[in-house]
Order: sequence, then C-alpha cells, then structure tokens
Amino acid sequence: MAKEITTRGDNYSQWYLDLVNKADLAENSAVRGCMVIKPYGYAIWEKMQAQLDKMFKETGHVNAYFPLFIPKSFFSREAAHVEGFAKECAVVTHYRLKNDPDGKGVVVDPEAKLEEELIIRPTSETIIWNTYRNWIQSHRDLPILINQWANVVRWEMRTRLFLRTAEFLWQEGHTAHATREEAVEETLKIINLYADFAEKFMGIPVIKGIKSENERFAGAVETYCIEGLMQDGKALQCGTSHFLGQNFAKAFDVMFSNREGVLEHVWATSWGVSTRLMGALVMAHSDDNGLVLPPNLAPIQVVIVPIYKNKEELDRVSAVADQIIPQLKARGISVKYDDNDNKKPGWKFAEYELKGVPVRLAMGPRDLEKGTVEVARRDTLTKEVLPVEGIDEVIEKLLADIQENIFRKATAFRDENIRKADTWEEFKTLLTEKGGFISAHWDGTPETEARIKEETKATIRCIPLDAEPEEGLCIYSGQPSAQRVLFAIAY
RNA sequence: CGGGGUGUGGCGCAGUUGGUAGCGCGCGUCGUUCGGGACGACGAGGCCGCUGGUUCAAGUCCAGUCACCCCGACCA
Repeated sequence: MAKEITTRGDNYSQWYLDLVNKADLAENSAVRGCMVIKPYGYAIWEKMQAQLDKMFKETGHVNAYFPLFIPKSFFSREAAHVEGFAKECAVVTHYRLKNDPDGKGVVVDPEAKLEEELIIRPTSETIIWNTYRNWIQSHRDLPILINQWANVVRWEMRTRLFLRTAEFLWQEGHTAHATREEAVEETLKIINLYADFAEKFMGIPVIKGIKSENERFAGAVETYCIEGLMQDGKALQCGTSHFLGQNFAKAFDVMFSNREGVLEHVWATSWGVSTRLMGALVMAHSDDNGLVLPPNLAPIQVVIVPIYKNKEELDRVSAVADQIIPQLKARGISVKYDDNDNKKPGWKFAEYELKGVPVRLAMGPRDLEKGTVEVARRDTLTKEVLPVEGIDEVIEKLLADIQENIFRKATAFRDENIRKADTWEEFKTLLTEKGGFISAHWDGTPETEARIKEETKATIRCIPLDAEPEEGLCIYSGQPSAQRVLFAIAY
C-alpha cells in the first residue's frame, strides 16, 4: 500500500520527519542524536558539495584537513569562543578499553587516562590557528585561503534529522589575511557566494544580513548570515560567514611582519554551511506528495517508466528509451530507466513523486503508435503528451524551467511573509497569526532583544545588508532606531 | 534537565478477566495483471527491550532498568 505521509496542515514537523524517512534521505541511528544519511540523501549532499567545492576553488580556495581532536587547552585560549561551545563538547578522556573483570564485555581502562583530555571538534578555529602560527611569518605567506570538508560534534540536547544533529557534516573555511579590509572583503565574498548557491542551486531565496550581538558566532567580531524562510513560517539560518578580526591571531599568537618589517597580528575569517541545508531543501519546496527537488540538486533528474503488458511490448518501449537516454545524457541530464518488473507503473509514479524526481516520462503502447511520450513535472504535478522527436531539447528547457519555477514560488512565498510591524501589539499579533519575518525597529541593545525573545520566542534573524536607513522607534522599548531588522521564530 | 509517549516477525500495529502470539504491509514461489501505489494460491519469518519478582502458568500483573521518539528550556 501507499507510504502515508502526514500532511503539512496536520502536523508540519511530522510531515518533515515522514519525508526524510520515506524518501530515504536519512534515519535515526543507534546513537542518540546522530543520523544515518542514506544513499539517496547522501547523493543530494554530494551534489551540494560538488557545487560548493567548485565555487570555493573558483574563488581561490584550496582544501586541507585538520584533526578531529582538539587538545582541551587550545579551547581555553579565546574566551568568548570557549564560553560559546563549552556546554556542548564531547570529551575524550581515555584511549583504551579492557575486558571487564566481571566478565561482562569491556570497560574503560582506568590506567589509560589521557594526560590532556581531547575535545571532539565542534568547529576547528583553535586547532587551525594553532597550526597557522607555524605557517605565517611574513606578509608574503598571506593570504591563506583554506577550506575543509569535515564532521563536527555538538552535544545538542534536542535533535532533529538534518536540522540539528549531534554530529553533522559541513565545510568550514578558515582564512588568514594581512589587512582588516581584505578579511572583511573575504567574509562578504563568501556570504555572497552562499547566497548565490542557495538561490541558483537550491532554489531557496535568502536574506543576507548581519547577526545581532546575541546571535553572533562565539569569537567573531561580526557574523554575516543567509536566512531562509520555511513553509511553516519559521526562519532557518542557512549559512554563516564570520569576520574574526584579530581575536584568534591574538589568542594563538599569530603574527606577520608587514612590508615595513613591523610585526602585526593576522586578520581572520571563518565560514560554513552544513547538512542542515538538506533540511532547508526539504522544508522550502516539498509538498504533501513528497519531496520536490530542484533539478540542479536532484540525483535523478528524469525517470522513464515503461508501460507494458508483456515482454514484447517492453522490448518495443525499451527500444525507444534506448534512443532517448543517450540524447539526454549528451545534454548532461541524469536519467534513470526503471524497467523493474516487480513494480507496477502506478507504484513507480507515486514513488518517484515521493522522491522528488523533477521530470517523469511514461511510455506505453499508445505512445509507440503515435511516436509520443507522456511528460510529467513534479513541481506542478502536470502532465502533457509530447512527440519523442526532439524530446531531449524539450526536457533540457523543462528542467531549467522547473528550477526557475521552484525558486520563483519560494520567493513569492518569502516576499508575502515579510511584514512590517510598528507597534508591540502589532508585532505580537503578526507573529502568532502569520509567522514569517517581521521587519521592525529595534533599539540595538542585547537586553531588548533578550526580552523580546523571552516574551515571544522570536529572535533577530539578521540586520539585512540591503536595509534602507529609516528613523523610527524601537518596537519594544520606544528608544530611537536607525533602521529596521528582521525578526522571526527560528529553527 | 523537566513533561508526555513507545518498545511484540524487516516495517506499521493488535493482543480483553494471566492459559503458550496474531493482523496489514513487505519478503519467497507460481499464475493472472500492467496508462496513478494490482489480484489469487501457497510459503518463510518472533528470546514479546532487558533484569528480577508474583503464579501451576506472564506479551499481559508488580518492581527496577535501558533505549528511542515527541513536546519545552539551550543551540548551526
């Protein structure tokens, strides 16, 4: 029977979990808070990785790899950084097990206690800056533009597949520069790169902005972010790029001699996106029938389902498919011909819809007679019958159209869900009745932000980069404010 | 860390006043089907989360324990 999916209207978070499970993206593992990313889900992540990796390299970055373990003492070097991460660190204290003297399996060998405990990286700034110290002496060693693809661990109390897991995959860029200007430029370059990626590849419109002090990365001078809006009206931080100033250079004593031979501290940035983007992808586009994947990230862009009564009919359909498939592949389109005889066409239709395959072609005896094929698109759930002749070109255009349509739809939704509030009452009403982003004046103090969060659960998602200056009064305190910021309930 | 819930074939579940475990899906074989999740016949598959207790007898009652999920507080 059908794989039942909870509808978005019934229970949005259950709908999300159903999709992740039933579309074979990921499942919970035997380890609390950690997920198993299944092949179909991982294939999407690999597409994200490939594209981002290409974009990083095009902007002059190179990949490297730093260790999973970080000596505990490194962590205490940068005060704000420790404070931010200390509460959620996994710690390695021993390096050996031994047979349980009582004969029940194995126990930690108390003899094997580490001199210095190791932290499992929640992020790698400390180990990296400790390493950069040895790499940097002169301005000629700069800039260093390194990215690493890695896993990190943050011991979260409450987890959700992809959106927040104890272990997750990500990339983290760590760059070192001779000047403040250059580091700031790098920070901005990356946030723009992330926004491009989110919009052009994931089809998710994002708002670029700066984090308030409360939301800033622990150890950063300034945190830039891209914020997306999910279909339930909650915001999701999709990526961050940090200007770290000289904080880590000072903590790890990383200095270079400039052109005048004077020693200066190095300027730094760090930036990352994670498997959380998988969650964003699901929640931004999908519907009650299953996933809706943008063609640019779909592991299978086109599926061909043959319809036949017997071997002879299948052979005839396959002969036509054999003509179409190479034409599609020649255009760089990934295609799957599903001639699995164990499943009926109807079953396959439902299954590929659940998995978000952008385009489905169905071909049967009726098509053979007329030289046609049925083309169904996932985003609109519409079908039309078209000539096989020239279908490759049609599909190439169709995929581009689907990519664009998905983005347009998400953009319209996002734009409809940014609302201005000018009074506290209006703010609260909009938040509970509509959700989405609320654009409002704020006095700029962490105290006010904290109070608003306490009373409404909404946080400042960002101060948009493109915000127009506008005199106003803080929605909460009534103090003067120079521009609006975006509030939302966030994941 | 609080509050709630669930542990029974691969998955989803039922199992009444205790009496020796069943249904759907899936799986295997065969046949008929095949343009929106097909049908029939036969078949395989279970230490009822774990430990202890009560009892002639425990999936069921009692105590303990572990795990996971959902909802909050903290966070990308």
